[in-house]
Amino acid sequence: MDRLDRDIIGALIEDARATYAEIGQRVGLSASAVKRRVDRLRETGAITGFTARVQPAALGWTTEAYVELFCAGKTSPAEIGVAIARHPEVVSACTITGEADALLHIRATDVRHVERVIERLAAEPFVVRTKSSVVLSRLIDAPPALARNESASSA
Amino acid sequence: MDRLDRDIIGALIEDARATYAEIGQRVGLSASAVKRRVDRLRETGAITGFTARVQPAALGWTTEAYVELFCAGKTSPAEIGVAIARHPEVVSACTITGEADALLHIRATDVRHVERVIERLAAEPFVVRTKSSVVLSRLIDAPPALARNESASSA
DNA sequence: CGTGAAACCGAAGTCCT
DNA sequence: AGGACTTCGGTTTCACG
Repeated sequence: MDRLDRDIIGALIEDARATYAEIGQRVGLSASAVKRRVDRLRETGAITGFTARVQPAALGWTTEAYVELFCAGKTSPAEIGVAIARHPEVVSACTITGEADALLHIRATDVRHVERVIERLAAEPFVVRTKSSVVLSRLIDAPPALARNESASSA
Repeated sequence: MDRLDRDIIGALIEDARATYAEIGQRVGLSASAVKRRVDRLRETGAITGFTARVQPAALGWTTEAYVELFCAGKTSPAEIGVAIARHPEVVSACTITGEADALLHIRATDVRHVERVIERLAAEPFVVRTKSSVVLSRLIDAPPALARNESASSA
C-alpha cells in the first residue's frame, strides 16, 4: 500500500470503468502493472467492489432524514443492527457516543413515507424514543476522494 | 424509467464492472439492448458514474464522526457548503430541520484527528457551536439496493 | 425497441528485463 | 517488481425484424 496504490484507488473512485491503460497513464505505470495492483488490492480487501453512482431522486427517493435511536438499557449493537436491517429505507446506520445510542440515515419517497418509517422504527421493542431531522438540502454528497491525503501512518 | 431500467441499475449497483451480457441475462435482455439503456440512463443523469467501493479502514481512515453545526442567524446553506468543502475530512453534509443547522459526516485517521477537524470547523466565522458524536460501530454501510422496491409513484 | 453479426479494443495471461 | 506482446472476450456499431 504505497503512493501508487492510493493513486490507483483515487482513479477508480472517480471512474470505476476506466481502462487499465488510462489509469496507468495517470499514475505513471503500464496497464499490466496497474491490473496486477488492482487485483492485489481486491484480494487484500482494500477495494471491496465496484458500484454505480445513482442519483436517488431519479428513482423516486426524493426525501432523506437522519433518525437518532434511544434504546432500552441493555440493547446490544448487534441486536440493533439485525432489527434495522429489516427496514429497507435505512441506508446507513451506526452506534454513536452521546445521548442517543444509534444514528440512522434513511431514504424515502416523500415526507409521508419518512413518517411511516419512523413509526415502524419506533415500534421496535428495544426503541424507547426517536429524534429525527429531515434533510433540507444536501451540501456534500460523498466520495470526492478518500485517497488523496497522506492518510497518516497505518495501512 | 421502467422495471427493466431499475433492474439494470440494481445490477450495476451490485457490480459496476458486470458485462452487458451478464446484466442482460439477469434482466432478460440482450447485451446490446442493455448497453443502449445504460447509455440512456447516463445521459438522463439517473446514473452519474461508476466508482470503486473502498474499505476506508484499509487506507488509514479508521475513525468517523457526525458533527452538528449551529450557525449564526443569517447563514445560507450555500455559504456553509462552500466553507466545509474546504475540509477534506467532511465526507457528507446537509442542512437539516431541528435545532442544528447542518449535519456533517467526517472521516479521520484517529480520535485526535477528529478533534482537530472539529476545532477547524468551529473556527469558521459563522459557526456558533458544534455538537459531535463519534461512531462506535457501523451497523449498515450503504447502497445494498436503492432500486429493488417499487420506489412508489414517481420517476 | 428489440435481436443478432462484424469490427474494434481492452483484458488477461505469459515471457522477458 | 514493471514492461511488452499475444490471445481471448467484451464492447461497440450496424443492419434487420
